[in-house]
Amino acid sequence: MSEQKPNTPCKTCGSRYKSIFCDLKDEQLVELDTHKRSDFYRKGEIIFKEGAFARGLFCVNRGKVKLVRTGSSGKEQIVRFASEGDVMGYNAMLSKQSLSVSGIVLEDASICFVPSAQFFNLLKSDNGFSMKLLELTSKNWNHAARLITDMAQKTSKQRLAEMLLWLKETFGLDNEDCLDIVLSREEIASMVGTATEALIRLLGELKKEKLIALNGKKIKLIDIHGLVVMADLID
Amino acid sequence: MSEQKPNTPCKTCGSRYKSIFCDLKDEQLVELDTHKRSDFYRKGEIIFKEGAFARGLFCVNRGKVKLVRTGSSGKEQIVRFASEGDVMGYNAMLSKQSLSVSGIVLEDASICFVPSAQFFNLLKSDNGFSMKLLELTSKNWNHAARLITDMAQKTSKQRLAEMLLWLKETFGLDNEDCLDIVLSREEIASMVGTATEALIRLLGELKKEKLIALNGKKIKLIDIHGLVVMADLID
DNA sequence: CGTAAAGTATGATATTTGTCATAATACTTG
DNA sequence: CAAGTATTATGACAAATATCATACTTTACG
Repeated sequence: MSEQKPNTPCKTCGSRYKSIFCDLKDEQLVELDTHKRSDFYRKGEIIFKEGAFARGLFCVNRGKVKLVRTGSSGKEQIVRFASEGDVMGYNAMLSKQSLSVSGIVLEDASICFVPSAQFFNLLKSDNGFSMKLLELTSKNWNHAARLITDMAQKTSKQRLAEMLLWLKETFGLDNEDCLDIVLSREEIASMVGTATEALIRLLGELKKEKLIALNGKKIKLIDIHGLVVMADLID
Repeated sequence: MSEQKPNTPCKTCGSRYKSIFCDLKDEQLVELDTHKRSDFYRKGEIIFKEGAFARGLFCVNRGKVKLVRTGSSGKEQIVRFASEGDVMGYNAMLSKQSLSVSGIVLEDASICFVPSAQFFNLLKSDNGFSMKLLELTSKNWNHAARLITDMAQKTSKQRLAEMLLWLKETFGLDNEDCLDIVLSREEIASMVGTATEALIRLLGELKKEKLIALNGKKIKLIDIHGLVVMADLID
């Protein structure tokens, strides 16, 4: 990681209301503050590495992160994203297994780190916090079950349409209807699960079909409903 | 479901030690007993349906169950199995979403049902139980992340080898080294994520390569290490 | 016991997707 | 600014996989 920043108190953190910490009481926040650290990471930096031991919880204060798994052939697979208010690394601690994904910065980020002990203290002392985490982990599973099904059954073009819609849900659109996230073609391919060349062609097809427009790395979603139909999410 | 059976007390249930209920105290078990029901299901019966509201927790006392998701094209995808001691339906309750999978009986089963209220009572009153569930849901995620990666990156043959090894972990081998589970070719295909015809050919290839032997629906694992290499789990 | 139905198997073919080669464009950095 | 590198793009081809047709085998059941 790069430079450590002076800690912003959790209480005044703008991302807190979107996070699993939203319901914590003042004294719990102070307890977090005294043990956490805040770090600044630049694009491309690795926050934590697949296979490593999880020493604590990461929480995104600002910035965007991709969570990737390295396939046996060495190819990376993006399995999730994290942005403001999202936490990372909890699965490893809760399952008592090593980290199953790496966290890599997509947009310069400020990330807080809460040591394992404080995390487990919270879990032990605050039932509401446990329930929030259970809600999070089970939602993760529901989403994963869908992803597994789609990876197994859909064509790469359908998956691309679905991933574009997923990116829209996760990062939203800017004032020009472009996805508010910068990804390389290779990164999009590693979400869709296809070769980069194939992905480029698929983007070209969606463009020809007037579902999207391309301008460098900016992807404009022109016909959302068309994408939904293409992704076979409804018909 | 078919016939309701007289309840077996949780305390004397042989599957309990493998389950998330393993650490419960006697009075907690009695509380479960007074509210649960036990039902007998035959092969092919649907225990609960994807999309439905989850009224409680299912726990496998005896038998084998597949958890399937229906893809948008109507094709079923097996995302998990459940056998003695495994619980089902908790993700829907915890995430407050509808059931994301259906539970369908593979081998005649005796299934206990714990109403939602008692489940949440346990969660609220017993921190150890919450932690056990958190461990379970986060392990589920770790497994799912791997499955997503493999579905996206591996060839169907590699996935088949991997699924055979997964079946071995889940259901074990009988005294002839055959997988102790009966699945149709179509069901195996819906795990691997491939067409049934393709799957049959792949099984033939593995047989020709002396990694497995086939005798009707019985699948004998001859060369486990060969399968591991084939699945690219190690090399 | 025989017939229908379901499941398994195999061949032929079409489609999808990956791989390799190469070009065009964009983005560093001395 | 220019050379070098990374990224994006496109073509040609190979490989993987799906689809369709059909036959064979097992199972269910009247």
